[in-house]
Amino acid sequence: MRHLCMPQGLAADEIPKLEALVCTARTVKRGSTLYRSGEPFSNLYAVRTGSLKTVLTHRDGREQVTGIHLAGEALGLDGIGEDTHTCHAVALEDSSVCIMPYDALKALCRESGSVQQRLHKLMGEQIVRETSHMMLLGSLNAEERVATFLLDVSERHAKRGYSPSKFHLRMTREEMGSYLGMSLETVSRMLSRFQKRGIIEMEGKLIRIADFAALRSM
Amino acid sequence: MRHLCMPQGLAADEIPKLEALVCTARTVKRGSTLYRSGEPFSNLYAVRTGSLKTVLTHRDGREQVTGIHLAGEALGLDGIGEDTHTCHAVALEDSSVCIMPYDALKALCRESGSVQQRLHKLMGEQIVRETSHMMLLGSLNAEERVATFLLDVSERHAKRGYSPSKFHLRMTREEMGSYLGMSLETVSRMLSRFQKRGIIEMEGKLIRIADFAALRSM
DNA sequence: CGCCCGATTGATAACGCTCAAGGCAAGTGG
DNA sequence: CCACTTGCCTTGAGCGTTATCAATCGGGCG
Repeated sequence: MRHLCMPQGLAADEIPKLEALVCTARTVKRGSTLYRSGEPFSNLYAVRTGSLKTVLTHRDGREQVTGIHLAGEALGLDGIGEDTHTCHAVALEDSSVCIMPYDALKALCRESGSVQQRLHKLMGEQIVRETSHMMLLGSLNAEERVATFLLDVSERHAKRGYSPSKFHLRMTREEMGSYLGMSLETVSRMLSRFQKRGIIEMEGKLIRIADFAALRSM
Repeated sequence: MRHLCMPQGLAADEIPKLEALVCTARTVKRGSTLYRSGEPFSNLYAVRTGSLKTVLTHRDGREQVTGIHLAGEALGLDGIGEDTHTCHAVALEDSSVCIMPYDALKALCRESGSVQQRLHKLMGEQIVRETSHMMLLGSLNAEERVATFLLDVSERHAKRGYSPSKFHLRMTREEMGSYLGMSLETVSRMLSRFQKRGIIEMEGKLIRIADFAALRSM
């Protein structure tokens, strides 16, 4: 369990308490939903293996991918605000998640300052991630968005001990486009452009970053 | 103090504890900053009077307004994730805020479940607000963005007991544009268009919404 | 084998940005 | 008190980035 998001920064004697809490797990098949918008909120999740997207649906039916959640990352925080999930969580590949009942977690927070600290940190990090994504959507052009996205995914892979330079994008171009606020065609064009310039190598969804500096300088 | 964001949902006997905590206040003059990106995080704030914006600065200098905070709303949650503020908070008009030391608030959370609940709710609401703003930035066109923004401000005014149909936008067109991911000229054009259609009346920053249904149907 | 989904690439068009000019209101200094 | 400056807003013209539409291709799966 030490590879997961929750225990970081906890004292050794608190980890067992947390383990007792998160003992349950669940698998989510590619394309199926972990939870839906409107469902009552009762659990937080930690992605154990695989990856999921969160999707917000506008009343007219338009959909926007609001988050990508890789192994080791948290999921479900969207439900805390209104006791109801406000978006769907859909698996990008066959995945498994740890279930953390929110009420139990809250109770544990009152016993343990470091659990409390950890939960606050998770929420705070989500807030920061989202504001920087707002900056991406509001201020960057298509090329900069795709470059930023590749670097972001790379960094998150590295944090979990995987190669930062070679990884599988589990989503479609359309999902990437939705997340980045652009059409799937523009995503494809930007990736092709990067490949033509020798910045990345690409084979379908498999990406190898050849020139980090070039991506960073955009 | 009952008009503020923090006490909502607390038991009567807990409000005094909270009051002891948030006794200090601070004024922020129009254009001056309450906190800056990079500063160590130690306080949350509740806007008492006036309004502030939060601004994220890209390394190349580009700025994006990531939030507008009206009277009664919370401020400063961006610092929780990394113990450091990640954006600037700047007053849109002469304003005053309550200061809530975060460490003391954390301690109070461990004593009182309802204070804990309240703090979680504030963070959760911020997360939900931000995802729906991501949807706005990623999927709506200029007209829809401005319409959505007007309705949002209207609703937040209403929640505090002010008129939902007539209010002062304290920010410049440029700040609105930055928040909505568009140029100040486009903001101006959209407002003019709404006025021409009789949907709003406008006199500089003073807005009167004449036709809510028209705004909502965009 | 054929079908369908996803990706790529091109052509065209539109939405919104940039640049520019002008106006209005408030503040400043002579 | 008036000329001048300054900041903000509005409006127009032209252009560029990116969306849309369309055709083609390849791979996976029934």
